[in-house]
Amino acid sequence: MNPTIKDVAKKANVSIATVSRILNNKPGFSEETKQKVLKVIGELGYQPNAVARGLVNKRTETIGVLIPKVSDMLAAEILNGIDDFAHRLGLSVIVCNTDSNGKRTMDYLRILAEKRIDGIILVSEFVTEAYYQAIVEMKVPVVLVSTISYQFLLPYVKVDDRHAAFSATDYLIRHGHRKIAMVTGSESDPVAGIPRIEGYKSALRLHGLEIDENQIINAANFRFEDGMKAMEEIIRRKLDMTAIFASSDELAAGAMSKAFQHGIQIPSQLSIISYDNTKLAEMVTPPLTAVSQPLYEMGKTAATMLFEMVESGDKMVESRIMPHTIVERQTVQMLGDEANMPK
Amino acid sequence: MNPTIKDVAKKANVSIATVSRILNNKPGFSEETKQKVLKVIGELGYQPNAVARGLVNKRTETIGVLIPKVSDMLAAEILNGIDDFAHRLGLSVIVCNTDSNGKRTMDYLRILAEKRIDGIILVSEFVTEAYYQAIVEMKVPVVLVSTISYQFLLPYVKVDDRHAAFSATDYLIRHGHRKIAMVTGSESDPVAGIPRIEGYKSALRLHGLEIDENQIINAANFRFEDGMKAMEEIIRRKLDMTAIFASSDELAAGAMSKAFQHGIQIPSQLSIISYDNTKLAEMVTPPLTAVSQPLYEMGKTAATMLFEMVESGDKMVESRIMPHTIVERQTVQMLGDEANMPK
DNA sequence: TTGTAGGCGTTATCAA
DNA sequence: TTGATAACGCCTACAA
Repeated sequence: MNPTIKDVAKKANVSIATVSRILNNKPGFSEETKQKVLKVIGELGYQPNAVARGLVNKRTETIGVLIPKVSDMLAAEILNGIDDFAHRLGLSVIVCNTDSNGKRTMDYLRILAEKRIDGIILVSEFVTEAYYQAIVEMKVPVVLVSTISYQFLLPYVKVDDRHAAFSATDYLIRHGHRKIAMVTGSESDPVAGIPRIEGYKSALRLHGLEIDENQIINAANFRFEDGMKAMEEIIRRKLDMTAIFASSDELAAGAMSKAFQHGIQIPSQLSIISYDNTKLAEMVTPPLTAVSQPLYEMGKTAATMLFEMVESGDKMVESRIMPHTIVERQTVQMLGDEANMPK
Repeated sequence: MNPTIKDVAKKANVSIATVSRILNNKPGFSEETKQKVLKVIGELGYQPNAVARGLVNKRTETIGVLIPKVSDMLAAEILNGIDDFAHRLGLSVIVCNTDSNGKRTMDYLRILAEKRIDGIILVSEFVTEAYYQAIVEMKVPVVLVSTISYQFLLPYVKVDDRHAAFSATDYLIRHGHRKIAMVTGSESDPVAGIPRIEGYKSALRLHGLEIDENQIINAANFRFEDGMKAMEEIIRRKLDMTAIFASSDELAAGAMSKAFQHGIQIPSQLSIISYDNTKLAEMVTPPLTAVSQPLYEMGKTAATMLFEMVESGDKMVESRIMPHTIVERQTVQMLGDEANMPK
């Protein structure tokens, strides 16, 4: 089979202990033997067995990432950041698609536990009591990305949804809009739903604008299709807003698509600003003005935080609120300065 | 620390061998002791250590996936399929972003080798001599997805690019188009470049249409930006085609975006058909008619093939040519039946 | 049906 | 600077 440390020891006429020392650069060998051993290693094509190593070290240099639907652009971008930096830090990542039912999530958690991974990253995932227990029992550090747990104190990295939604709405107002609708993904979602709605409302309030609950369209979810339906709903309700704040790029894209079908011009007849700023935002026509989450950076940050935690033996680490920005493209039109410009 | 098999053996008053048998359902224990042991396992919250298990079994129930840029919708969808089915088959997947330089790829290969993974899936990746050697040395099965190696005999799963491109072009012709341009990602790419161009040409040829090399626009790559540039080039060359076959959804989307800027109506002034049929194809306005690759299925198939190979000890397995289809949406217009309809 | 013991490939402790 | 040797947690003959 594969050559083992024993094989190289024998061929190099040294003990396995010596080979191990050289491999791990622990003190206790001469330059001479080092060269000799290295040579043999090359000849044999020896590769250390990380499994055996993991058994004794109780570290696998591997982390698990639980992520809903890898093929979402949002998730994909975050995963990208995680993967890049995890590997850079010497950690491999096992990804687990938690789409659909939470039953699968518990399975994943069990498997990851058995595989003795060193840590876990949870992306856009609500932390249930059961998950939390499972994680506590495996005694490994966790970090949350693009989500947060109010029930359990777990470090997270995300943007301030409330603030970001505020910024988006505020941006619209500063561009002269007074009648602004919002289309939200599930409105009861405690992390991506409620806070964004609140942000939207408080911007309205701050500028002395009236809040009309009728102008908040609750799409069931954050997908393209939901955005299309939301726009239909808007048309059916005969809402006479001049701008929309959509809670995700896909939602916005869906709304735009439907608007196009109905001959509604964007942005001349209707402005729209979205949330996330995935690649989709640039690829849609006209390209979307959007509140940007630094997705890749968030992944990177999470990987780095987790790394620190495993290195230090699970010491707690600060959560990070990533800065959001507005990237201006072409879906928001400045409204002529009629009577009431922003104060 | 974590309870081991020894702990449960002691507490259940049996030997570790018995516990092991029960755990692995190997013959040699009574129902009675089984219940007893299971009970103890529950009480202790015992979880088998897959690392130790992997050491003796020489199987880690883990595979590696080398994939360029997870955040591509194409790659993401394939990964999605792989991950879902790998887990379903009891395999965890370690993903490795091979974006950028091939140097990293060799590193990944080394790490995967050390981790003693059971198999490898290579997505959209050219197999170099060095990769091949590395893989051969680790003595694990491989399967290629969305790529193929002419140099080495490796099982793959992909669509027939030549045929798919033929179908796309043929579709355009059957819709009355005579002057058809093609925008290709790197034209020299032996798998996604050349064959698609050939398919395009042979459709033209079959229908007795003239091939004008000037009508083949070589975008540097397959991205949105490349599509935009390609469209600029088309406009600059004053090409008077009525339809475009774009070698990827992003390319098509980029072209559409640029066309929009120039006031070119799609499909009334210009038809366009794309390749891939990722989610992007539906989200663009108007939604793209596209040649569809069954991305998720391809991932699923690859995972299944690899599983068979690791189960059977690396026996060779047949490659799969997945069926492509054309999904009709709204970017191709039927040209009025002037003089020359398709024969 | 059950238990004992050797081995999987490393790391680490203790002598030498 | 080196080398035995005992873990690490599990599986699997072989015995009982």
